[in-house]
Amino acid sequence: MGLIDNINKLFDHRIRLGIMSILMVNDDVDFNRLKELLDVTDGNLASHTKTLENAEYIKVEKAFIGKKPNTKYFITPLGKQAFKKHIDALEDLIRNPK
Amino acid sequence: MGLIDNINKLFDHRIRLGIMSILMVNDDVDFNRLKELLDVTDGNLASHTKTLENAEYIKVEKAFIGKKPNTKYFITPLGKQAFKKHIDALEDLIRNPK
DNA sequence: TAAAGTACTTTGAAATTCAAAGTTAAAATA
DNA sequence: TATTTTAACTTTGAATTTCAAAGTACTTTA
Repeated sequence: MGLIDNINKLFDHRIRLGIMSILMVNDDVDFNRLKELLDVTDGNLASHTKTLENAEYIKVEKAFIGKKPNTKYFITPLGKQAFKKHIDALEDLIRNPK
Repeated sequence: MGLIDNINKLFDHRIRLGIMSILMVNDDVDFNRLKELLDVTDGNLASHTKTLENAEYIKVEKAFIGKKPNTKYFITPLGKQAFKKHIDALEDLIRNPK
């Protein structure tokens, strides 16, 4: 087993890592806030959230706020667990790579 | 400026992150040791080390140990600096993503 | 002499990433 | 009422990246 086996390939990308980091500390974050925080295009953000949704690491909830459509993202328990494991693997790798 | 702008794309891959982590704490590491630690194929390792070499984040030194050819990799000052910056950006992102 | 080790390079296919343009539907504005 | 804007995508296609497998060249060991 290699040193990097516990590093999650899905989190091996800065945009998805950013999404997860944000959702770890915020109960919910909407599409436009994510877009603004990460400074990405609509399509790019949508495709990365889709990837995380497919893995069931995040969940989406659509609603109207007043009369405006609003899409909120949440982290799932599975996502939280996977992310923690990834961070542990990162720390381990960086701290003790031998 | 987005939250992830200081994350280095070159380190956004587990194998290159692994190589850098290893070279941060070891003065030099040879090809086969890297291969073993990371559990990757020859070609794959060679191409990732080449990517890091092209960025001048690592240096290579070829020699013979006894009669066997041996290739050692070192991290450069530039690589050390870039890696530290990346780790700081990672920590920042994970710790305070808002 | 044959097999194995070292450190690649090359090749090509598959997967991934990205921006740009298109879409849908509702809301605000003129 | 017609047009524009906003929100949140989906689609498309090109570019880039990744990876394994095969090939290379030279050396050493059995």
